[in-house]
Amino acid sequence: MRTRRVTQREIARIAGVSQATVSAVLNGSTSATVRIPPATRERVQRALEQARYVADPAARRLAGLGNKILGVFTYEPAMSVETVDFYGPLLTGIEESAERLGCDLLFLTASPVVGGRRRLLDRRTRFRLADGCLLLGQDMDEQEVAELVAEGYPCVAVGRREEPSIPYVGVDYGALTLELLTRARALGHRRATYLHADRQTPSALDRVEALGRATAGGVLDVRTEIVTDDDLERAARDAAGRGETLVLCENAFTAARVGSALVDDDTVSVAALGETEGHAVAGRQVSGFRLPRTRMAHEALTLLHRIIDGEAAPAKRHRLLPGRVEPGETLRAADGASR
Amino acid sequence: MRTRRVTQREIARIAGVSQATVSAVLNGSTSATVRIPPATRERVQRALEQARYVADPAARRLAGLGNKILGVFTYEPAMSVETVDFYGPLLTGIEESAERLGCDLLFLTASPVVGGRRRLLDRRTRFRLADGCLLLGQDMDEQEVAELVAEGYPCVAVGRREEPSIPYVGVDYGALTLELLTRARALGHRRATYLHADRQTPSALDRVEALGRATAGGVLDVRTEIVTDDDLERAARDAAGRGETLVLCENAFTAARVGSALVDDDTVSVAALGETEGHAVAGRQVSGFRLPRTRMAHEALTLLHRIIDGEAAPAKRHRLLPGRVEPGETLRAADGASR
DNA sequence: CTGAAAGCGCTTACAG
DNA sequence: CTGAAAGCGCTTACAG
Repeated sequence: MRTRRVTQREIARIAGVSQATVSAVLNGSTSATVRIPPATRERVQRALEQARYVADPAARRLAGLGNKILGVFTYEPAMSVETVDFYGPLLTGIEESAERLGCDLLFLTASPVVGGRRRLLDRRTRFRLADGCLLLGQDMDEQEVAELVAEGYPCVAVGRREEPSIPYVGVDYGALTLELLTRARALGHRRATYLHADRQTPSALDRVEALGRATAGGVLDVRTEIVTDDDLERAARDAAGRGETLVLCENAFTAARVGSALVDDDTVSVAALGETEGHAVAGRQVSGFRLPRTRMAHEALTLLHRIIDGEAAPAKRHRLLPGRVEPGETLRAADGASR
Repeated sequence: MRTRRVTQREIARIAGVSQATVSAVLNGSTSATVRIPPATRERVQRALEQARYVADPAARRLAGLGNKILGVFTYEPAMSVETVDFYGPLLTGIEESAERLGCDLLFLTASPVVGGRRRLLDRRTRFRLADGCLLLGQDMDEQEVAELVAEGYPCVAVGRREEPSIPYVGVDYGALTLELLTRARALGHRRATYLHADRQTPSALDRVEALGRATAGGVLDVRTEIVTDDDLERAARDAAGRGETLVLCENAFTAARVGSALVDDDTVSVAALGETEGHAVAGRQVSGFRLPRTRMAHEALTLLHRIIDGEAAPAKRHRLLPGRVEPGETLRAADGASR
């Protein structure tokens, strides 16, 4: 367990100076008074090189310094076979940014899963080792995060949050939803149903709210219906039965299922109000969104870094990035024409 | 930077005991002599709960305890768009295992890149915060790693290593290569060329060595040729010109390029001596290997954990896992028949 | 210009 | 049974 290590004391002995002097050389003499003569400095540097000194991050941390370690807390596994599709581009951005910022990444995979999601504030959680923490996942306990923020611990969520104290970088689902509906209207659609699960996450609310505005504004008349997974196909067929020409779904997975169920009904279009990359029904790209996930990760890590350095004005701690509507092939003209 | 935190001292004050007693309660009284009466214990526990105490990992580490943090050092970026294809399954296994073992993961993304690869033993490297470290990537400085091992720092490489002191979990490229050649022979092939870069990594050596054995053993007569990237297509056409019926490549990328160059020559087969998942030429799955990457990660992390716990007998620190030959569609019968 | 000292939060013998 | 003390390796005022 204990590995024999080179410490500042040892370097000091070699160089014939005090341990504090070694520290001063290493840290570029922060204290204005400390001005070490080049000769001494060189002697210490040589000893440092020769003995391959590496500072103990635990000791630095304990002594109050930043460690350049950024925590990554995911409320569900990020690299699993099921989720890597979605998280992959986020991880890409996270790794790139961390490298650019010269930071290491602490993935908090050990935090125990209680009631289906990881607990952030658990006795065993080691996020405090990190200078700050990135939070990924829909199912976040905002209260818990807010406490952390109130304590002064730097956090950034990926995805919009309701709790105003929580910094975040998210995607503008409202604008995307409106854009997709406008497109649908141009294709001749007038009535649609939105099938969604009963979840109260901020992005889920953003979608529903945008649908409400679209309906009120006369863009498209959208009925919303909460359905369980088992009822999805039934609900989609009911919508078709009522003469609605478009079924909107919460994500690409449910859109693909609905698309399959209605595959031989050319009069009903399907679209997802979420990322649809790589999702197709009968070879047709599912219509929906393209979310700038790599860029989100970049922006989130950069924001986190700024907050840690005390540079981010509170006003700049909330950011919604624009996405792009993916026209796809499952949103067709309302009369069933191919476009 | 500094976040106001609940310490053992504060808990001690609340519970009316000494700080050492709090530590004893937390650590299940290791010292045989310490037997805290249930009443005191409960009082401390309550204070712990109430104040939401979380131990400072830096302090624990400094005091000589393990942190249940496993380092992951990659000699090239693992989550980049280019590499995530290969590393993805490894990351999946790493995350799963870490979760199962109750460990966090420290990705050493900050280590500076010097001369094209990350330096492990650099003053800024923070791997010592981790209880041990997983090493990923071909281009590893074995000498450097051996030093670390000699110091007693627990390390496991993913991929075979020459340096006998370095523990590793790899894939049996030799056996896979032989199996693929045996298959080629059954398909009527007699002469082949192996096009490869001039790299001396252990797995590259394993392949060449297996090809030598196959040639000596009369399985297949394999010429080997070192080529640069620019020369690949030319070398492949030369092989075809010499009447060889099979071009072997080092990896799926070069195999795909060779396959494209020879796409209208039905008499020459192509195969890669590496993972070919997701690689195709003109819609044909590239013939090659399937490597158990997720399982490798599992085994590697488990081995690392054992070494950290001092449980792994040195004899069990080297492990080659079997892979599987992927028949694919670019290795066809030597006479050009479709199979 | 440089050293001695206190302190970061924890563990672990060692005394009472 | 529980507290006082030393020590892990570092930083940072504060004395010389």
